[in-house]
Amino acid sequence: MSATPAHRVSTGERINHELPGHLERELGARGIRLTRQRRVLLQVMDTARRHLDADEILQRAQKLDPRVTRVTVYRTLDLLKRHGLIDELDLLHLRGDRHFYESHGPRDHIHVACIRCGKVREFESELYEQLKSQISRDCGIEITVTRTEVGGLCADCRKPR
Amino acid sequence: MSATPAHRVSTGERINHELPGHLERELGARGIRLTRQRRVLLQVMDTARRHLDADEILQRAQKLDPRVTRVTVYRTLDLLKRHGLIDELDLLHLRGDRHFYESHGPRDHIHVACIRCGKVREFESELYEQLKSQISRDCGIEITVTRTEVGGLCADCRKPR
DNA sequence: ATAGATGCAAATATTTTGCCGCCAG
DNA sequence: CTGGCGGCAAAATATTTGCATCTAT
Repeated sequence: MSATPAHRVSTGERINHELPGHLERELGARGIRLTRQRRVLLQVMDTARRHLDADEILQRAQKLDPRVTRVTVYRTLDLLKRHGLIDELDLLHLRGDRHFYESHGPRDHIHVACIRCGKVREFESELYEQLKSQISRDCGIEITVTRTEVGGLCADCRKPR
Repeated sequence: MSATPAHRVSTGERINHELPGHLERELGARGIRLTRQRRVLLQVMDTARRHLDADEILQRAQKLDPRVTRVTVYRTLDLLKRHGLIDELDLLHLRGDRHFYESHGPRDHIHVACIRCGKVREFESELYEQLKSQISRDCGIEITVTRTEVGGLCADCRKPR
């Protein structure tokens, strides 16, 4: 609920490869009603440079337009999930049961988190793409969503103080 | 299933590679007090052939000894997590916010879940090991825990009925 | 006009905590 | 003996739902 400063440190700063308004266009193209609240939330998700939890999403949305409630945040996140437009993470439960959300980029990335300082870094790899192909082939599954989270001690936290 | 020796596909019924009593010995070796309740819970986790949620663990424990409460389940799971002896999953939130737990085997495996029928199978791959090495090297992180979950439509669910 | 979205409050679901008596070592 | 452990109940956290009202199309 309250923000935890120790975990604000995400160096993620992922570049948003999409043009602005990507999510709004996606939903529009699917004939989904675009309400005032939804536009605000889509904008928040579209411009976020890192994963956010429901509370952070609510706060950012209310800064743009106070007429957005928590319930609508959850309902809209659910809508986006059902359409495969956002990913849901929990970062190895490092910070309790909170879930995080981020707009689904063109390529999957792995979340690499330090279990001590909480810094989260995103990592892309061709090897990951190969692994997914192998899984798809060997398990006979048509993959729609993947999530990889790695925890450990980062270089800084291993350094003797 | 596949004859390729580089990886192995298993169904949900993972074989427990450890000798019975593995967890109990691990904790004992670390000088941790072994109470009646803990012994029961360790046995449940040791003999489970698939990931269980907190409620399933409680039920199995109470079948062995009714004097185990839900609170103790959570506290013991937390203990095992802190000692890195079990893994915690949420299987892509396919089944709500429930968490699942399984005793940590000698080698990581990926959970591959069908988003329609909910079947979960485990998958090991040399490629996965390589990927982890790459992450460790490139991110400068000393990996202690990893989790990969893949969702999609399994072969059966893709078949026209 | 109307199907579908929102807000409010209450309900759920799951996990955690305070406190005290009890037991493993 | 004694410090950690377990049980109970209550709290905390996170998310979902019923229902009346509003709004995008």
